[in-house]
Amino acid sequence: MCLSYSWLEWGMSGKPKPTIRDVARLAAVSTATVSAVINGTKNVSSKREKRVRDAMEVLDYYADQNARSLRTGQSRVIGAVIPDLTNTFYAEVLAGAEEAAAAAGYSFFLCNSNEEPAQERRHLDMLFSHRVEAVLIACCDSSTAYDRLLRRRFPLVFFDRIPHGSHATAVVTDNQAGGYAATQHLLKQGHEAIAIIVGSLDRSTHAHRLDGYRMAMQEAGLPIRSEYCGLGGLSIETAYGFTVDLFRSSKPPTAIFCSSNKLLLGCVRALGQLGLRCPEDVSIVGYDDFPWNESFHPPITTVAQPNREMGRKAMELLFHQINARRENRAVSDQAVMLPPTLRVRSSTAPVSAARKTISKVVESGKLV
Amino acid sequence: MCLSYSWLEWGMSGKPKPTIRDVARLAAVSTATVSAVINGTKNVSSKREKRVRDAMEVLDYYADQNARSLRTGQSRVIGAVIPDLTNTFYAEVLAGAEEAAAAAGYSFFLCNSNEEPAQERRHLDMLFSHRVEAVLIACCDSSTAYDRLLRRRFPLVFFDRIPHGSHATAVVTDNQAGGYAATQHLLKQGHEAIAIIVGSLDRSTHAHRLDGYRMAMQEAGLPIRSEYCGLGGLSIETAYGFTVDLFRSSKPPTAIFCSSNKLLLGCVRALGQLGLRCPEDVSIVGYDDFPWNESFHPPITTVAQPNREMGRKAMELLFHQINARRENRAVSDQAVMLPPTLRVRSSTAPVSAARKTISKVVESGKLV
DNA sequence: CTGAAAGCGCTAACAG
DNA sequence: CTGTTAGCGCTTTCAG
Repeated sequence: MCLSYSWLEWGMSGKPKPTIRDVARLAAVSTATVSAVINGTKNVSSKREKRVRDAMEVLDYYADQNARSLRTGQSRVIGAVIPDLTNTFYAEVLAGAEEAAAAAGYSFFLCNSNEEPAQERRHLDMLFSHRVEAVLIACCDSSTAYDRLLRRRFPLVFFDRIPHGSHATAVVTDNQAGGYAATQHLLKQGHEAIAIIVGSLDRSTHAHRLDGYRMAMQEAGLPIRSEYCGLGGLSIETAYGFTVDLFRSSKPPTAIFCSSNKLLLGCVRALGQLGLRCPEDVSIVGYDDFPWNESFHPPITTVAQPNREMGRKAMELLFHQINARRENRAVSDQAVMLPPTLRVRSSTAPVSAARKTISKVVESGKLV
Repeated sequence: MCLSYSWLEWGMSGKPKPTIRDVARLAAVSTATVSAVINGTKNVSSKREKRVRDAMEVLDYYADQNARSLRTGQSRVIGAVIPDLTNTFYAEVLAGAEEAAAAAGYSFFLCNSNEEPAQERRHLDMLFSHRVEAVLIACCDSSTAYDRLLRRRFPLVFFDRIPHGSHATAVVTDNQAGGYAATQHLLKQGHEAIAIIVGSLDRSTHAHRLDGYRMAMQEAGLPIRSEYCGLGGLSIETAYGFTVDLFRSSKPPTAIFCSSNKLLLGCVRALGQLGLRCPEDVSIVGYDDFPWNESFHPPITTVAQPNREMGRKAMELLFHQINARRENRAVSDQAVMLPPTLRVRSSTAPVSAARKTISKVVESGKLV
């Protein structure tokens, strides 16, 4: 393979980038012919086509996408707005989407909203300024700010998080089913004192996981104790603090369901420092399956989301919308729900009869 | 805050995007005046300026960056090529870079090369087609393919990985120092049988970490046993396999240095399954500090890289080059080396006298 | 201080 | 089949 990268030489002083006219001149044809060769839009005699291709090769010509975009109104670019790139979940969804987009000749404009609505807004403006053809977004603003979008035809799909009460096109995992499966698994092993650590309920994802937990508990005829619900924080630290409190209370749980990967990290960290053994002292279920979950000791039972699949599916919906718009067709909104998978590992085990009645309390002072 | 997003309505059939002429017409000025207001390039009387701003507001006008880019030759876009987005290390570097770029009004074109040189090449072509002003890259092709770039003036900075034997502008961590610090730390605790799990030596990063290990061992007058060097794989599975083999050999190590986050995951997973305790049976040092390292039990002593800092620094160098090019100045290449930090946690402990001579062997059959 | 007009590189009618 | 030409939306001289 010959890696020339000679276009980089254009950066040198003096040598300007070759344009379609340079190619046309060298090939002794018109610019229209060159364009036709590039885009395959018209029949060109093979002799001239070869001349054109040779000229492009010699000059190392790359069509200017911006000029093309200006002319055609199609940029072949998709904007992505993510609340936190360093959360592996989003990185994986994006990787899946990128793959699908690349296959269709599309590229990604990436924006990190950092969970700040103001930044999200700025980024959306910027994306639009660059005339992206569509937007893929995991929104951080759950208000009704997006309502207007829903009635419009700008190609846009939400993923992971859906703005509150909207019927936009979106692809999410069935978070309620996930929460239900996790809780159900614990119940089947005889656990009754099951705590849940759940992030902010502003996030549709977390709210639904809590719903699933509730549903399973209610079906089992068990009460939902508010002391067992760790609400209102998305950080490792919050989960850590809540877990510590849990085991200093008069009746600690025998199992904990952590509804996101970050929360799991905080919970596990606390368990380690409290000197509690898993699954002997407490069973754990996590959410979002990443490589390290399997490297913990013991490996963590986890509700896995189909991350990359989510990205691919989102792109599919996006292309659907893009095409519809191009043909000026209306396209009905659809919410795709992907099923989560419970991966059972060794962090969950049946409760012993003894533990069931007298759960493990850690004295206030103790922090290994 | 009023979130209107009304530009999305332009997606509707019929209503075209407002252009600078629409604004000019509504404000009853010329397009040149509107442009001057937008860019602040000329003095405009405040009365007319207000008229223009109002018109922009009313029409919800967003300047077309592509048209602007075509005209000015400056796209305000930077291309990023990453070998694996789902590796948190790259995600964090990128997050740092994105932050710096956003502050300067630049956006990111993101590409995942997936460790494939061919894809990398395609992505670079694509980026150029879109007329990015600069490229930030962690290359997957360590051949001399980039040599030509080095003598050119296209703004480009390598990060993390440097192409073999090049003197390009780059920002990396001092991987040799990192490897040295990790090994040194283990030596100080009395370890002598220290194994290293290191990825492919094609990667400058891993090669340098191995160098550091070697240097520390030699300084301590200890032999470098090839059975203790797990070379040639970047995956979790490879590290897992190598670790298992290590403890089935006649003389297992008392400490292991894992030279990347993925390798650590594989190693720790094996340890758990072999039923080995850390740090009693074996001490562990990892590379790349991520939240989960601290959640392991015990928390893992790790060489931390300044990830976000690396991204910021890379952007700084990039802007330096962009400005130089704009002014047609030459700019000398510089390789910035960031210092790593050893974060000591509980996965490393002094070797007991007994273990030092008779290290723990796991029988062939045993896999918990 | 303001506006008319040229043209960035490309595509798509439209004529030959 | 091929070439001429008119813009896409914007910035930027250059005259007023």
